[in-house]
Amino acid sequence: MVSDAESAPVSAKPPVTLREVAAAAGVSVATASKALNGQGRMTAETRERIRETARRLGFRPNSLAQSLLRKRSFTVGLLTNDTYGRFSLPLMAGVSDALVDKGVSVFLCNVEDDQRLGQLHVEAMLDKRVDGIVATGKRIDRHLPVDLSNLRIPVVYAFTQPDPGAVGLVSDDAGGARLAVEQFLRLGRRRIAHVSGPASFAVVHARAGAYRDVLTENGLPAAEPLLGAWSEGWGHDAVAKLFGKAGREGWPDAVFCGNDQIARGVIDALRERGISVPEDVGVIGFDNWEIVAEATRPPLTSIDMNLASLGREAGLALLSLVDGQPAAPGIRKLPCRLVVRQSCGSPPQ
Amino acid sequence: MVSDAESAPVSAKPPVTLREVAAAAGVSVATASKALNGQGRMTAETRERIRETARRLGFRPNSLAQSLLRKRSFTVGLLTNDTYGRFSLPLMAGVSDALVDKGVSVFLCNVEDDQRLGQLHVEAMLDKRVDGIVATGKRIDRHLPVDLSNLRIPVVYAFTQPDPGAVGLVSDDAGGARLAVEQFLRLGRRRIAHVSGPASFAVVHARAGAYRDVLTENGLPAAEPLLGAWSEGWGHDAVAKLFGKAGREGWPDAVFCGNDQIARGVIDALRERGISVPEDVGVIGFDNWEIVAEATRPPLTSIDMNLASLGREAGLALLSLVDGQPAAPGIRKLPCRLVVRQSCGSPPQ
DNA sequence: CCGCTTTGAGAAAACCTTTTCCCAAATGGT
DNA sequence: ACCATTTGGGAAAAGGTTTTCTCAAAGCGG
Repeated sequence: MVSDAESAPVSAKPPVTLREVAAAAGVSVATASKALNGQGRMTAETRERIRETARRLGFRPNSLAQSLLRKRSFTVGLLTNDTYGRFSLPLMAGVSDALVDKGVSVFLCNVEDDQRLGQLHVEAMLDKRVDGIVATGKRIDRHLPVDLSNLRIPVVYAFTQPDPGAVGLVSDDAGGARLAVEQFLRLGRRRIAHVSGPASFAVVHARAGAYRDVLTENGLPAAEPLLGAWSEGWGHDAVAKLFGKAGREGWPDAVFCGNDQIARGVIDALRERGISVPEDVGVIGFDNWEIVAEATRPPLTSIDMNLASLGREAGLALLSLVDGQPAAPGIRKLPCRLVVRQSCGSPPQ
Repeated sequence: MVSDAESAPVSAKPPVTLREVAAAAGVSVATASKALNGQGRMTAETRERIRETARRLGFRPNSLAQSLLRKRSFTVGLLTNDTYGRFSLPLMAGVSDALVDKGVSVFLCNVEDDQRLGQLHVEAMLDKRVDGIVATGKRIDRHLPVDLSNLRIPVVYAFTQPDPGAVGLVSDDAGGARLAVEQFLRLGRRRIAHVSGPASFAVVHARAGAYRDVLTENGLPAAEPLLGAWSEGWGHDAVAKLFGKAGREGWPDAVFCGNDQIARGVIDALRERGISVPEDVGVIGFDNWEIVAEATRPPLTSIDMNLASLGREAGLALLSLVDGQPAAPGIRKLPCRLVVRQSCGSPPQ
């Protein structure tokens, strides 16, 4: 049987305060504070004695008291509406990583697509005196269900539609698409098709536009992009459209897909038709969703949006805003990265 | 050109304080505080006047000052080492959802598998005086790279290995496996195979154990589970082992898979062999990872671990611990749920 | 030995809210 | 009219830290 003392509420003795350190070192709290912060003037010996005492007692300053005084809480809010998505998690981790080293902690605020929840979270943030807010979403071209426009604290938008005049960071989708198409060209592919998601997504147009641009810049014909859903199923169907017509010579020798799921569907459908990847047809996806990209056969070459970096940049941008550094408003696009696996073939020797 | 005044640091006027409300209403701060909190005694008219003033001025109490006084910060820390995983996100959202309604905010702490990062985050939490910590992971049978055992604040473990004597919440893997196998039995399947992940995972044994139990309870032979990787590739290979031998009558008529990726591999491999799902063979997965389960053909019946609920329960458990309610230490298992799609067939009429 | 500057350290205000205690006025009972 | 109680509201301390101001002692030039 465990004694009462042991099973009692976890709360042991309260944390040691600066006052106690000061008393133990035989100085005033003012002196103790200055000693620990490297401020004020005192003998090196006094300073060291206080520091040693603090160390011995395990003193850690109460962040709440500090925040109250400094008007700086060293916390920021992270708003997201992407609960299950694979986009927000790396992004969130990036923000958190960039900030933890600076002593800044991140409040996680999942607002779904619920106005009420958004309001609730934003008010909680403001009450807790966050120094700033990072707003992220699952779509670059949609707003979160909250109004952050008159907030008195800085806001940075990452991977979501920013308010006018605000700072926004997004991936450079057009640049990413260029990487893919240019890779195909470098590999000697010439009849490059594009299969993407619904026309209602801005990224679909950004990527399709770049696809067209690269091809025309190189004097090649750009087929009309095939738009559908973000699903494997649509990848299958698109293959039927592209490779259905008789006459092998009309077939594409490369397919640039709007995301990895479509690419997966395309590759599976091609295999079912006996068309081999990458020998007959090269395939490149988008998102570099590793768990999908690595499970396709062959493993999928894809465009990575560098979401963790995007998150880090967003965190740092917010921090400099908090520090009062003016930042140019507008949308900043961060480059994507080509991750080569085996679905697009090797360069001609 | 935007004027300097407009592009100046976002920080407008500071938030309105209780003192200002009191002054505007012509009372003392003490009275104002009591009016807003429903404490103390005063005329209904005074109370209402103060409330109205506060409303008009947009007063919101400074949470930092409240926390300092009440010794309760209304924040908790959420530790995770699952940055890219699909497990932690629903779990985290569940924790956050359960707590936001109670005015409690959640610090997101991504510790990867890095001791230093863990230490850093835990110290930041303690400095910020979190009321408690929820520790989550990507594996039920592994510890986070941090020591939370002597922390002076309550800790709840969710989907990760708890410290001895602590409160832990995990999914009931054995129960989930029972659901799957019993569903097969209900559908008239009798030769049920089990393909799962690496033997180094505790859940593999929990699920395999339940698989065996259900079959022997029903007087049926339990084949030795096939253990491999958590991948589609292993699903493929397992089908080769199960259906490679000649003699159709030795083949299973159902495969219970340790996760959805294996199940996906199994289904694809069966289709390639011309074995139809669910007519010839039923398949059930585990995790109910919707994006995979819905993309398989046919869509995959799977076991859902109810991670959002698990997160909610963890949040509430932590809260009651924070409130001083003693909780029975030990591991509590929360039930799984069978999500029926089309890969396991319909019940015999 | 005297006035001036430097040095070392403490007192107190400030941050914002809550809560306890206190006091004056009003009310009620006789 | 007097005492006891209730009512309405304020003063002040508390919570933990930082920072400004103050002040005594010591050092120093003449």
